Amino acid sequence: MKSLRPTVLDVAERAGVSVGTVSNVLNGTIRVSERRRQRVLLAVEELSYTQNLLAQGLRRRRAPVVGLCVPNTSVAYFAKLVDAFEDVASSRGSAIMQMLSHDDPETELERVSTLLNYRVGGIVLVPSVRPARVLDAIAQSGTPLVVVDRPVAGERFDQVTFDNRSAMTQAARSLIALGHRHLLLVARLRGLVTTRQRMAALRAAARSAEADVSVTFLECNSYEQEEIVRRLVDALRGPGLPTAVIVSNSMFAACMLRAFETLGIRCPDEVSLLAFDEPEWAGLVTPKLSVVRQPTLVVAHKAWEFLIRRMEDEAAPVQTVQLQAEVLIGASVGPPRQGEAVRLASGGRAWLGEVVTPA
Amino acid sequence: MKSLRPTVLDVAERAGVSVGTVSNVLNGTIRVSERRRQRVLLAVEELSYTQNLLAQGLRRRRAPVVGLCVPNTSVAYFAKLVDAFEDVASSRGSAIMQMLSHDDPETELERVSTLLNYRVGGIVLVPSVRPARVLDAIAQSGTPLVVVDRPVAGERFDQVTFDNRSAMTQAARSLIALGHRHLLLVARLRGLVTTRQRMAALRAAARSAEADVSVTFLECNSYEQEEIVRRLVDALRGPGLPTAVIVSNSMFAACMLRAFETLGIRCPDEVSLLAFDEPEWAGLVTPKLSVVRQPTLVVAHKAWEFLIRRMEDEAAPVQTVQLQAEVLIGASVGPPRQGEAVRLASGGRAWLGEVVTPA
DNA sequence: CTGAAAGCGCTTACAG
DNA sequence: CTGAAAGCGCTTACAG
Repeated sequence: MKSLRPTVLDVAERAGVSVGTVSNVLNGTIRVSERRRQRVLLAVEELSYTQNLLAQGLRRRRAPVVGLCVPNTSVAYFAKLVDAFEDVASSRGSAIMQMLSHDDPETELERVSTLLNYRVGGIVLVPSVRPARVLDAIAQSGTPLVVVDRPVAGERFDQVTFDNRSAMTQAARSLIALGHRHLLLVARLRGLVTTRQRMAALRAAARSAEADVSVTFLECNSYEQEEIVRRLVDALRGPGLPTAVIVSNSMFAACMLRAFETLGIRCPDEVSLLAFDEPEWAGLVTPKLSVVRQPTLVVAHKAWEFLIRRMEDEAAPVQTVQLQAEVLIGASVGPPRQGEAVRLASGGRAWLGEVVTPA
Repeated sequence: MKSLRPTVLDVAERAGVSVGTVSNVLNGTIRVSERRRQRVLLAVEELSYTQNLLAQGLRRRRAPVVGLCVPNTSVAYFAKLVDAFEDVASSRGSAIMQMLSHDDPETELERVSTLLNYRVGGIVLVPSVRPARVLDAIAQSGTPLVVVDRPVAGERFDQVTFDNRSAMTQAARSLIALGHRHLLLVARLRGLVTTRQRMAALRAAARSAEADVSVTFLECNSYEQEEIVRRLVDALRGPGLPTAVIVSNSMFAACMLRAFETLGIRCPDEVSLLAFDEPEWAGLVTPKLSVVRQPTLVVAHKAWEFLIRRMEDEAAPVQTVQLQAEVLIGASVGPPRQGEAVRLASGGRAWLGEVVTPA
């Protein structure tokens, strides 16, 4: 029950070798004669010695930990990502230090700085809206970084992202093909790269459609469910009800369903719903939610692979990959009611509206 | 852009003081004259110096990090717990290192050992089924520990738990009062303390009921949704369909709904459903899920409070608190169909059955 | 109040 | 292949 833990010195003494030899055996840095090797291993066993990772990290100038910083874990997609990453990292013997940025650049900078002060060996980051400073800080520290999900400009970092354009194009075409002419996109932040990409793809799809298609955008920057529902209800109350709504994450999907309920809007009879992000409850609600499924596990593995490569070789060429997401149309998407669609579509040619609820 | 970070030495030199003084200013250990203090602060600013937490931790023999180990984050409750804890910890300037045990004692021991090797300042643990070894390891290391959610025997550790008995008693009484006479409890592990507590309370409620009430227990040790659904379907197919089902977490709740759907069982007309744990989709499904809500935020704060206290004073008296959960009966619970209930209840006096699906 | 010095537990050139 | 020694960047008694 003695609480002073054994050190390399104790092991060395017991094994009758030098501390350097102990270290070499433990880390496999240099070949050690089998005889001594066994003696060291035995001593380690007998003393139940474990390395002090703090000391090791200090000496090596890099801790065997990887830092992970995501906006939050209330959104299903990020939660899954964190889980997947935790798994791959710890199966590789690496600890992970997790931070949440809450999508606030200040908080993000602060959290990542902590990571940096721990001299983590690498960082996986889902950047916030304005990641310039945090990216600079990481770059300056020379810490390997993999940017995930939200691409950042330039060729400075390894990135694993999704092909949001292609996913949105596919989704929009499906909706338009079904007869939808009034599409609404709801996202938390218009400034986000992913939002922009999706918006652009949606507009393009609308423009290239045979018929006139209107696209409206609604920004709703909140994490508070009740507030989101309230704002969605307000937005749906106005004139020009969309025939189909696309939301950017699982939380909005949940809130949108509640907004429908509040207003007595039937889905998909009156309005269709499709969500980027696949919540676990997608198959439980009636109608089943249509989703854009992102391959979380692949992301985690790719990010890990990139990070390892980068840690091995700082100068390796920049690695990027853009993964394909899968559009799964479920019961929450159906053809629009004929009368409704016609009435609203009579407005003329493609209208690219933009509605922003007051902050 | 120089990547060699400044050290206390650089700061000391620039400020024209000793490194000890720099340290004292930064940590507020000892009073430093205002003049020198300002000079140090200025130098820190100019060099944009940040402490190396690895070195600090090594020297202090304790890193300013707290370790967190939970079974997983697929269960809504644990996910919320992790989130809440991340928030309180980082708002207090402490980093958190997160590990998942997957409820496997081996994995748990391994993950916690890593935490210990980092010399974390404290650990918050939701223990696995057989936590004896991991608890010993933590105790021996002298690391402050707070046990959360699942109580462990003895008075060795600080604990923040729920009053599972009282919650279950309340839930069972509600169901029985509605006329339910055949109750099924589904949990992942029968060996878990929380499962035992709930089971005991359920049995007690059944025994003390006016009428004959049967209680059946189903263990389903899996994390794989499809597999869970399959086994629930099998269990529901047999004779003696329960009139009400209580499940132990959100994943089971989701799977149970799918099992109902598969079998064409209407809820709550044919079978009522109530879940310990409150998934975010509880209000989205039809019928709305009845839940036992656990005060996650309070847990996180209590755990933090206990941990801080323990870190300050190892010898402080053991702190424990048992929080009350809230039973929220929603539309998924209703009176049983009269005929059915009578038919099944005719079997005689209280039957405390136990069904275990094969692993 | 301040500085010089020891030491936290490891790894890694450097000789041999 | 092996050992003795320096040093990673801090904090903390210890003198003054």
